[in-house]
Amino acid sequence: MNNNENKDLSLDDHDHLTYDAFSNDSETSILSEFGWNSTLQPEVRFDRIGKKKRICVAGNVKMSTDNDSFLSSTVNATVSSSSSEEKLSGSGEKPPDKPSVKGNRKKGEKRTRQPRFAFITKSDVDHLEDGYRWRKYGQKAVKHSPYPRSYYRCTNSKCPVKKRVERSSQDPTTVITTYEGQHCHHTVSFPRGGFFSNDASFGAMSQPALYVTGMRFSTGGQLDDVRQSHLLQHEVGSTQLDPSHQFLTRHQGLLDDIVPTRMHSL
DNA sequence: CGCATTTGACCAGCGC
DNA sequence: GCGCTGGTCAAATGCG
Repeated sequence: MNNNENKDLSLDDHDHLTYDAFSNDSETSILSEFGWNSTLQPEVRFDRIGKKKRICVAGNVKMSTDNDSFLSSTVNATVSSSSSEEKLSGSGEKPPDKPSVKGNRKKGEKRTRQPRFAFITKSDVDHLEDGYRWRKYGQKAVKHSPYPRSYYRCTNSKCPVKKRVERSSQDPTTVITTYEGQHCHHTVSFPRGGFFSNDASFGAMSQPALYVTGMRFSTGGQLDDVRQSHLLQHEVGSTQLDPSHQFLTRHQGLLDDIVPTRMHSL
């Protein structure tokens, strides 16, 4: 870890978080702020790590490189208080009694956000294999970006997890994957046959890959596609976090290329 | 045939 | 209230 000078953590209010720089010294307090158990030992294996980047994350995610020209993207992470669990858990399959309102959301009911975290990945491949099966359910053009944003849902009908995949408009080689929610199932399946338990099979995998606490990232054997992976996660107003989040914070020292500098409330 | 993807339409939230 | 944008639905289509 090479960036220890700024490591204060403060919660402005329930929904806003501000801190400077991950560090080994501060990780415990950060974790405890979010209710994480810092004694966990998540599995992690990294084959290669790319060059240094500076990444900023906040209630909205903002990311950039050292020269601040690499990437500047925002991910909406507003937190509200109504029942997204209901909505999400029921949306994997078509609900039997379809209401008139789309999205299985009652009228007047606010849209809510599950815990979200964003992975910033240098890759030619949009949809990296992460060990789960995903079904694409939408694609939208993104304002100020020539690249569309794709929406995926976990194919497990009971699993509420969704993810968005988009490319940075400023650096087309950069893929921003935003996960929302937590998988409710332990077994990880691969597309089109076969599955493995997410803690037993890593050693047997032959393809170069990134492993992040049960999530496997590969691009069909092309390690170069993923070697410059930059991970950052943010969480606002919740203690329910994906294990990857724990990884990110706990193993900052392993990720010498990741230099998150500041988390802002916006 | 079953499942995944594409894509236009619809809806909610937000800013003005 | 209106328009814009993000997010989702669902029918059509494609593919193995």
